[in-house]
Amino acid sequence: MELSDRKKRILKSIIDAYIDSGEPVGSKFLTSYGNISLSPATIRNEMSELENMGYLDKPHTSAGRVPSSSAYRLYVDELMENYRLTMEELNVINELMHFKASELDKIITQAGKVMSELTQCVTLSFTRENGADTISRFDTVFVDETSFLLVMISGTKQVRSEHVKTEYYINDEALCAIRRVLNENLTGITLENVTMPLIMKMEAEAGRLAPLINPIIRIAFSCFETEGDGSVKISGLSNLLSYPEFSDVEKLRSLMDMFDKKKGYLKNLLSSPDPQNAENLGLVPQDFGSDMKIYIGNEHDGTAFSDTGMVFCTVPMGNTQSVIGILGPKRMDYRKAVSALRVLAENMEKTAGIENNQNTEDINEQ
Amino acid sequence: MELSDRKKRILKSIIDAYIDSGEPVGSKFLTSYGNISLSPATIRNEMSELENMGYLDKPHTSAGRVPSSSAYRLYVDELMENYRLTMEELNVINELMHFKASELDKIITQAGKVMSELTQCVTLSFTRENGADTISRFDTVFVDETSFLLVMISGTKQVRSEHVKTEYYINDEALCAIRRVLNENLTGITLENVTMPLIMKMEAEAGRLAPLINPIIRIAFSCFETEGDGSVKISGLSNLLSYPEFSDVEKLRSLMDMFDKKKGYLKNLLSSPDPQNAENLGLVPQDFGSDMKIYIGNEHDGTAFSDTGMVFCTVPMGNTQSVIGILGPKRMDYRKAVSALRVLAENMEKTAGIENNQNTEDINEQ
DNA sequence: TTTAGCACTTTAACTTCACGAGTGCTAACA
DNA sequence: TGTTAGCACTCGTGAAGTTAAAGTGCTAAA
Repeated sequence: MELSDRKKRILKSIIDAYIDSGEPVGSKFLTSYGNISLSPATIRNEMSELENMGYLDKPHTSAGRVPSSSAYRLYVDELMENYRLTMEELNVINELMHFKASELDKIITQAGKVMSELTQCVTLSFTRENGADTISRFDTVFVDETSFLLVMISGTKQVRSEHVKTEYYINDEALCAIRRVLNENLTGITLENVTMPLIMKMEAEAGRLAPLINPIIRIAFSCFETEGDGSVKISGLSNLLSYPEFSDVEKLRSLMDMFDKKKGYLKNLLSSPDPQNAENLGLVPQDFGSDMKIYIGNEHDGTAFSDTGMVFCTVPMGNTQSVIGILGPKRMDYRKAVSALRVLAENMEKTAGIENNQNTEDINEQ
Repeated sequence: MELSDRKKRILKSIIDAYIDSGEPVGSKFLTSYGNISLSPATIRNEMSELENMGYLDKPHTSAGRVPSSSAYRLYVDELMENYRLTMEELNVINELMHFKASELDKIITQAGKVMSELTQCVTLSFTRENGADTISRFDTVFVDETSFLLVMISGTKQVRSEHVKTEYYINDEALCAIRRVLNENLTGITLENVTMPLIMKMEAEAGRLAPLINPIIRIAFSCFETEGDGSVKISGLSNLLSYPEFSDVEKLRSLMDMFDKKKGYLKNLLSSPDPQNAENLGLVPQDFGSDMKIYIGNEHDGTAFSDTGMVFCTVPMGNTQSVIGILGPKRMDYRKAVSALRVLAENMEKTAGIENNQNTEDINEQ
């Protein structure tokens, strides 16, 4: 059965009101809320039908109605209006762009903070690893007699460096030798191709510094490896406490446990386009525009996410991709989250191309 | 008035019991708890006096007694026994030491996780900045035609590097020129001494690449700057939810707000030996052994920490210092926290001296 | 098709009440 | 003089009962 226009309008009003208040919405309240000019009785009839169709739930007989998951899905798909960010809100995002960080990671972290502040939800963010990447060039910088900086440049022009300290006497000549050994043997290959014979060959070539080869190999490949759980950044957790739906400590705990101990899951969720990952966590994925996805928790499974909604999008920046997700109660303000993320993503893509440019601009201004 | 031995024994038993259960302790319960063989009536008399002396509080007439802040202070100072970590617990810490991380930061993060798991509290950790440090040497590594790696070595042999991307054409010669300009003008000085004339001099020397000077200066000095709020790592937040004292969402929120938004305070608290910082946050500092400090919340001020206790210590590692703190309810198990931290600190100091040594050992084993 | 009216349901908030836990005091005891 | 038993008193907790408010569904009228 198709939803009549009027039903849609009523449903939308209910959801809007519920997002505002978090309380079940009654028929009488609706008459004075949206642009609906019908009597409570008529609205009750419509609500009753909407309930039969699975869009509304009743906590109990004499409470108002609460939107079901499918209602939210319909809402984000077609009912939801565009949220116009206020100038103030736009400014907050724009300021972020002037954040003088050359490091991607810092920008993402900061972006997470801004988004959580703006939407009063939790933000999850992380920078996607690009999978198999090989090292295309090694370089070294002398620091002192017992340590040096090992610089690695990957095939995709990622640069990593690591301060290596040793017990051995280091000089320019030694560094040069190490560099040569590394560049001749380790460039363009993955960790799987580092065989014992190769290691022994390198050690032979390294002469006096042979004992350094093994640790260097470990360092080199671990640098480009996934950074483990630590890479999912979370901010604004305390925002959740304002929502009455999280005043139940148990619910909160299951969510926080997820954040604390199971970041791996989150990472999968954020990084994989495979909706199966979402469903395993009790979320129903919903494509939304180009890079935007909305997941809405499934009520009747006991997972941590069953009462939450989540909007996230990927932000391509230079040659890496970041994912930023906004997680809140199921009745979170999807409109605002979507708009904020969209503005953020556009801004970041724009500035990503020119990176340190804002600095050069600064110069011109002076 | 001096505390008699018996009073101390009774007080200790009360605190122990309260740490166990979180419930007010009654006189009758005590007879069967510690090694006290007195009648409830006698204990009541003693308790009554302890209350007059300010060591015990009564939530209301017919509840048991609850230790006051000064009781906790006395407890950690002289009543508390040593907690012997079980073999299992020791193993967890030892395993941590084999964590093959060349980065200090990762070890600290991991240590925080282990500590929070062990004590079922929150751990705060961060690596202390060494204040005013100047750059003693610049180096550069060519990456591609429009970017290079800027390497900075500080007076205290800290190494930082930053990938600088530009719009200008870069080659070895240009890099060499930049390096020279930087080394000749910026080594050994602090940001305050970077004057406009100096900048203009450098720009003149840099010729074609003059526009790069300004951004590079920013990058260079921000690299050694404090890393902002991000540097305080927090783990095990969800542990707090198990304690009934935090089932009140408001208390939780004030704490989490602190973690979320006011990491600066925390950092001050952790990094400064100045007790004033603690008192501003409603904590009463208490020196405890060499590098160990215990702060106990002050009941009657409304700060976030009024219901918490905190044990923390500094761990010197190589040429930096880290601080790890364990924060829990005021009735947290101080014994265990102190022991765990002590073992951790000892282990870390031990391994800090040899840094990458475990790697070299690995080689020898193969 | 819409609306007004009304009976019905259910929860939240408030009272009352009895119970249990723990105290403080007094008097007896060693 | 220090310790203990006994007892009255206090206070919070939980159960049970009651009321008020909010919202629904249904029926009948407009």
